[in-house]
Amino acid sequence: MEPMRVLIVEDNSVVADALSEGLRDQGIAVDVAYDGTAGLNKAMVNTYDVIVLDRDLPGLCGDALCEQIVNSPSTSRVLMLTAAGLVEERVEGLNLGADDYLSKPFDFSELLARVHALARRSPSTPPVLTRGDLILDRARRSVSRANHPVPLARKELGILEVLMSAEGAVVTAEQLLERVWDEHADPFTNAVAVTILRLRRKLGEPPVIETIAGGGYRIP
Amino acid sequence: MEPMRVLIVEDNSVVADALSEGLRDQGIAVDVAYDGTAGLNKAMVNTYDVIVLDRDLPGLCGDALCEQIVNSPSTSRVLMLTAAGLVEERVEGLNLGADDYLSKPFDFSELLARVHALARRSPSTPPVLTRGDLILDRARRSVSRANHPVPLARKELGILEVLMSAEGAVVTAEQLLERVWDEHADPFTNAVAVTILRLRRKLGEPPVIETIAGGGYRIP
DNA sequence: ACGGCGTTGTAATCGCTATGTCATCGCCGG
DNA sequence: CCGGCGATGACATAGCGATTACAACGCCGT
Repeated sequence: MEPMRVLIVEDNSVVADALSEGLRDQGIAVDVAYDGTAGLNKAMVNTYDVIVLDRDLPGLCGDALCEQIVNSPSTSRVLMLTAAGLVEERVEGLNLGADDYLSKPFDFSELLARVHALARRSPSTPPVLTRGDLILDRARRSVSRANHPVPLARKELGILEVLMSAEGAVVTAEQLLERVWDEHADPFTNAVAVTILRLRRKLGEPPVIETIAGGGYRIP
Repeated sequence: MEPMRVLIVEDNSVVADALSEGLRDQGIAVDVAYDGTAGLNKAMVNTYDVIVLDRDLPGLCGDALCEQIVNSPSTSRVLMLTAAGLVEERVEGLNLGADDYLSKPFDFSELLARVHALARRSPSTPPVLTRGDLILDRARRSVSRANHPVPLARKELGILEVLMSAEGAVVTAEQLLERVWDEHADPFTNAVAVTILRLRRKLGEPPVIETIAGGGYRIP
């Protein structure tokens, strides 16, 4: 499955790293920003399903950042982390346009549940993709071809999902790397090529994924 | 496909060369300027998708250069490299009109991700070019003539793309060399002529590309 | 804790073709 | 008839994508 993409904006690097590790364990692609400015940039430049935002930030404060994100064309959901358990703090956060809040200290499992809930609300993508005799069901993480189920590994599913939602457009290997892996992926890896190979094997004949010489793949 | 074009302005030649090599490996056409004045010149004379700009430059300083670029009719995006990790430095850079920043030291993979992200935001060239019975679909990297698909190699597609977007104007061989290859291309090569030849073959009859005696090609 | 299985990434190799070089050809103008 | 420019054909090769083999890792059941 194309992984969920989450941005964490948190100045406390211990917390930030713990969160990102925890989310990555769930198969989520995580980017981290250690201050508000960096967070704003990443939020503008990339596309995330959910942005986890510490309200108490140095430099650009969390509130201002939240407003900027909400007022941008971005479709990301915002989960705000508030320090105290004060009701008023929470209310303020929501008034700024956050979609949910969580007050510290919190259970990681609760954060995870909320992230998932928000991602589900993400206006993004149709739940089932179809292309030729291929069917990909996002919710069930399952793929079938000509009514035969095809078991796929996670990265394989991710690549297939990106290609299918591209609707025939060419997707470069770099784009696949960015969307299925995360920003720290080694740009010189051939992991994409290998995964495409395995995917093709599992999908069988006739070939579904076409190679466009000069850098790209597509499903016609 | 006409490759992405990037200009690196960086006085430290070790850094500059490492970056340019890395980006070239990704199929990007890279020009390099080792000081601000040279950078400004290239930025004015050529067209780049992204300009990677070291803030700390001898001669013309990075800030001034950034302003000049932003205030010029150029549509390039600017990615500024800042030395320290100071938040204020970053903010200043963005205030000057840079589109993104990155503080040293940085991961090459992160630089690459940001360059791609910025290029994506580059003002949208029309997705489909048409000229007579020729159709070039940028997203699909495909060309068809009279509804028959014509498979093209990378340079061939690049040349065709430049010629078609010229809308009937004459394009010299040198211009093609600059835009489809990069500045390190041997100026005495006849690669352009050869590629035009092969392109003409694949496109078939009647001829599409016209030769203007005295140095140029066009699609009427 | 241990061992097996499935997944993923790395690195080396293979085969092909897109691309550049060079030599030659043909046309046009002086 | 010759000089120059662009077109063309033949050839060599660099580079890219496909493929293989292997190593590392994580997950699960015992």
